[in-house]
Amino acid sequence: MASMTQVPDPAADSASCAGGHRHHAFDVAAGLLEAERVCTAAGESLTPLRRDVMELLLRAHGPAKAYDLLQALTAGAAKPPTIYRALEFLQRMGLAHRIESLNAFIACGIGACAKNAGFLICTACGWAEELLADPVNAALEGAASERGFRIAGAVIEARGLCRDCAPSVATK
Amino acid sequence: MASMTQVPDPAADSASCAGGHRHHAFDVAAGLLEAERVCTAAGESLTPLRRDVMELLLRAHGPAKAYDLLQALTAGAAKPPTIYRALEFLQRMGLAHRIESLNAFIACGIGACAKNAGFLICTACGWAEELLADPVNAALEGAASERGFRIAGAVIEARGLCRDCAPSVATK
DNA sequence: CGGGATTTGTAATACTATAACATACGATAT
DNA sequence: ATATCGTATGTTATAGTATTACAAATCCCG
Repeated sequence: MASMTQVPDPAADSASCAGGHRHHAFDVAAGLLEAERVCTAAGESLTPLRRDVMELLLRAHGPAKAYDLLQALTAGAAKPPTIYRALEFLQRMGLAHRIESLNAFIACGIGACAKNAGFLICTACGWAEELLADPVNAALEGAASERGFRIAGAVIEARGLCRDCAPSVATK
Repeated sequence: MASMTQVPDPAADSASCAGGHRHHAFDVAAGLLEAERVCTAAGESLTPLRRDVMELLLRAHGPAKAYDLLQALTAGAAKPPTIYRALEFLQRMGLAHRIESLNAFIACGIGACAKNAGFLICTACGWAEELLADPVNAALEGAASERGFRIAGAVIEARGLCRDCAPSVATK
């Protein structure tokens, strides 16, 4: 059986959807333009491979697993390092994030945020909404500084039910 | 070569340490007593196997990897499900936590906290200090409720330098 | 064109985790 | 005591995630 994550087949566009996830989506065209812009500004190049991976992330209806992305690239001919290298590059550019608690990756929903994002991960529909987690980071900084700890980065991932899914799951 | 995580050999006590981590440690005896108490209160039993795993976590000088714990149990004769089951039990009891960004496990430093903890993970010494992350959770709740999201649980993990390590790493 | 840096391809392997089923153990009811 | 049931542990196999190491191709610049 196929994996749970929704990596689109190459022909699909963002309006249609094979799974039950009609709600959330990225703007693929805008995301790719932004990606080009960010890479150019950083003096790096968005190669065809990297662009393809970025596009898969943008078309995905939620966090995507590395091996699913790999499978979607040229019908699975690519090897693991291919996808991990592309993902690492996109993360370095702030164009994608890794979600630790899912072992999955998602396009940046904010527009190449270089800094600590947070995610609200819906356990019903699988979508992960990105937060520019400034208040959360501030609280974390406060707790850290009390202990003399200097934060370099943080993982902030909440799981629960999104606005659309809460009604259908909690019947009461 | 051996793994990076510090799982003690059975003879070591909490005062001695093979690695460079002299600073942080759990109180092993107190932790085991607390574990007994919590399990009894929950109507569950801290079997010898679970107790051994708890003890390994308490003796570890930082987050421990599942396969290292496995190796440390009866000199490596145990199979993976053994350790994952024990860890799952300990997590269910609030006696241990999983650190997602490290794929590692650590004894609860607060005393069987059932709820969302946060961690400050030092990238120099490997220690992970546990926070009862109430202000952080409050900030997260605030951001979530703005979006109609109901949080069931959260992963909060900061990495950086602890008080003891910051001076030795940042020379400037 | 030469040469160095970057990117991609490929093979092999390491690391992390779970499924599925078998066996053993412990409490309780008869 | 023993039948039985639930819980815990043992065991085999496999699934899923990620990295190392090296080779080949490509690109840019002089």
